[in-house]
Amino acid sequence: MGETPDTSTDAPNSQNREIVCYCPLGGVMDILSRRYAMQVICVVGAIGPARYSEIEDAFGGVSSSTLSTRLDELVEAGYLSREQYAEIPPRVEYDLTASGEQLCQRLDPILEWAEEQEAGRVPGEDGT
Amino acid sequence: MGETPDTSTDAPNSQNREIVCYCPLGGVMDILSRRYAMQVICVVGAIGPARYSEIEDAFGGVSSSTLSTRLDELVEAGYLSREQYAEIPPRVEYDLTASGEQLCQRLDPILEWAEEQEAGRVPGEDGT
DNA sequence: CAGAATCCATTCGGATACTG
DNA sequence: CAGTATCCGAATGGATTCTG
Repeated sequence: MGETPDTSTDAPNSQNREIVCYCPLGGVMDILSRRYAMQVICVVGAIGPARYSEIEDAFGGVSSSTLSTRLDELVEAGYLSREQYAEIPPRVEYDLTASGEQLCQRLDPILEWAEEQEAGRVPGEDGT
Repeated sequence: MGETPDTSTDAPNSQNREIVCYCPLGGVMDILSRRYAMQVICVVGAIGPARYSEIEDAFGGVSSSTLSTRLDELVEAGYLSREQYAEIPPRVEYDLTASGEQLCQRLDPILEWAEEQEAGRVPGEDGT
């Protein structure tokens, strides 16, 4: 996305420190940086094949449009699969793809850690 | 942020599946979901105490305002420390706090994985 | 049930210019 | 060098309404 090509970014004073290039991390991180994206992955990873309403319930009060958008994005990105059953009432099940599972494995530690942080936090401590 | 308090979110039909509550994941995940946030953590984790310009260089073309905001947020959230030296020219060094280091450890696998994904991706493949 | 569509307030992030 | 200040377009996410 509009990144300047790093053809001249080789700093002459590059120490032999293992400096990795974080520039091209567009795609994946972009998707993960959307609201609830990481949580959705982990929720689906946690409750197996998950129906829309199950995922919805896992969050407090996400609007259906937001959740729907997120799910679409994750499906299109190849991290979630969407199985639709032609039943009455309709049923749709989301699940992790192979890619999504790899992602989930790496995401889970963060989510768990995040929960710990939230748990041990005194409410009304930050100035804002 | 505006989440409905989950004082009554205990679904009565809770199967004995290990269902974790992902509702209160506000704070931490919120911060991480901002642009470059995760990358910044990992960049600082990678290049040790990092100066502003070093961090800036690690990305393609972030605007200083955006990066500055991100750094502030991460400092205030307690994941980065900011050491300012009263020199001419001024020098500021960011580093991971203990908390930030824990986060970085969990973030790194994702970033690395993300890079792999980007690497093995054929450009111009997705419909969009 | 599982969304799609629409509308809208808010926020975000980039560009630019300026400062200690 | 390391930002801050300001402005503004774009994108995001929520509420609401409607549908197969």
